[in-house]
Amino acid sequence: MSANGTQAIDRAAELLSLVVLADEPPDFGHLVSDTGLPKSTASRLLQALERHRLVRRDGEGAYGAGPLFAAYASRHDPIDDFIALAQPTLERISAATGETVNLAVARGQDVTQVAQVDSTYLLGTTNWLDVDVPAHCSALGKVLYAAGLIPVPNRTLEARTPHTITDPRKFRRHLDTVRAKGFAQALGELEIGLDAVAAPVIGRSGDVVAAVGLSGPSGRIKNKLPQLGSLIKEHAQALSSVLGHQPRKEGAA
Amino acid sequence: MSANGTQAIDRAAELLSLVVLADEPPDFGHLVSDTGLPKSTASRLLQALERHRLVRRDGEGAYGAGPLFAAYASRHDPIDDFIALAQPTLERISAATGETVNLAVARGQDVTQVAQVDSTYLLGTTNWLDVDVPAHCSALGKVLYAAGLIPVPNRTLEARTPHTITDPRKFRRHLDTVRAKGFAQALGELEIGLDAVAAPVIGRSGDVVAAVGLSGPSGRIKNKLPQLGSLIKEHAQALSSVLGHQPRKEGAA
DNA sequence: GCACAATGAACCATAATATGGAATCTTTGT
DNA sequence: ACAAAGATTCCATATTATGGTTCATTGTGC
Repeated sequence: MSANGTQAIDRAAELLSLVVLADEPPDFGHLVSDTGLPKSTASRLLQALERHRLVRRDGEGAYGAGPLFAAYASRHDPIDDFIALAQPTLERISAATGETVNLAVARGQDVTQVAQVDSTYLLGTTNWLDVDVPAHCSALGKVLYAAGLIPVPNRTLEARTPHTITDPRKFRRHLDTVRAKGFAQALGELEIGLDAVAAPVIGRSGDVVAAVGLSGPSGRIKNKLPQLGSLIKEHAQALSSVLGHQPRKEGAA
Repeated sequence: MSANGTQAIDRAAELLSLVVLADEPPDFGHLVSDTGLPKSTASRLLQALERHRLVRRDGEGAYGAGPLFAAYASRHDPIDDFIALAQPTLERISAATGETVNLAVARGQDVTQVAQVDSTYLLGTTNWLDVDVPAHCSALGKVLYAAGLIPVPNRTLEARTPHTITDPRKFRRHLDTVRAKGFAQALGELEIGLDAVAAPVIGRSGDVVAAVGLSGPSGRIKNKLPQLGSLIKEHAQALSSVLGHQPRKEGAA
């Protein structure tokens, strides 16, 4: 039962979501079976959506997102959409941990933090969005290095703390570990007493497009690293699914 | 009067289009006045659209495109959307002239043709999508040079025909003319007997993002250059409007 | 601080729309 | 030539969407 007086719109919107989010363009039969609507009802609703440029139909009858979506996409900076899509994930990580949560992308050879949810603790971290962080000292940076989105330097790296990895060969081996584990950690490497974990976000194409991570004081982070590592990986994978990434199925030929 | 049995969807879709295509995020009052709907009807429809993630509302009550649009945008190559949006314009130019119509963008230092509508004449031109054309000999290339999207060479240019401009300083002055007139022409510069005109397509940001042009044999093109120049400019400006470009208003402060 | 206007959501009697089974049409396969 | 499948159209009617009215909240002017 729909909210009062919007059943037709609810049904049309359900059809529209199926079309827009489909991995393969669905045909009429799939839309009928997926929604359980009678054929005449589905036909009428789809024709209305097509008339309003919300869906389009190709020559073989398969449905896709219509020109209104293309118009939207052509008018907006994709990073804004990505940030908007990622925001619920950042908030879930924050809700689960209470720590500062960040999203970062590679821009040129730098790590740019594009979104943040602040810590719920009084002892948290700064607003990183305005801070120029050396990538080799941060978990987010290590993820983007490991993915090859920024070139790994061959020179001796800056020692921000005694814990910072400065030898480039050691740093490369460290990135191998990041790849193997599926997440990065930075323990007092940027600042004594500040720890972080981060994991890669994978786009529809299968490539890493961003890193999502959390940070806080060592006293809260250090003893929970395996759990926090798993948590950040899971949330990063969930966000990757929202972006359309289909993880390789086990047992595939 | 709507098509049979889709009035509610028609109304909801009208609201949605207004929101998605608005230059500034509209508030509830604007949507009511723009559509003529009673407040209670508009409120119910907008709540349904919000519930289905087609619109979102910011803290101050202004409406914007919802997460479904962001999800779409994050999953699609923007050039595909741009080509889809441009296709009706190319078809209108083709209908008006019968000549081969192309859309081109700058990729690196090259001109890439991304869409074409073939000539309706038997004597037309080739499928340019697969042809690597020297940019200085083509109307499309001159538009992209003039816009600064590809760097203007300082060396002597390749002479493809006796009409090709090869002196770089003369070529730069020629590009000044292109900017002044608002469209480019290439008369037998790529191939004897082959003429073309092209105009810039401007994105929402105000920058040139593409060139749209037409080409054909000199016998059909040469005598109509002023008309074809005006036509291609008008259609390029219409496409720019679809992309959200707002031309500077005359008499503005 | 108060009166009033503006904004936007909720209510509900009822007008009118959206429904969906059946019929029909078109295309494809045998 | 005929059957099957897919999709659209028709139309009696069940049910929904409508919109005038009311209400709650917020903003503004005095």
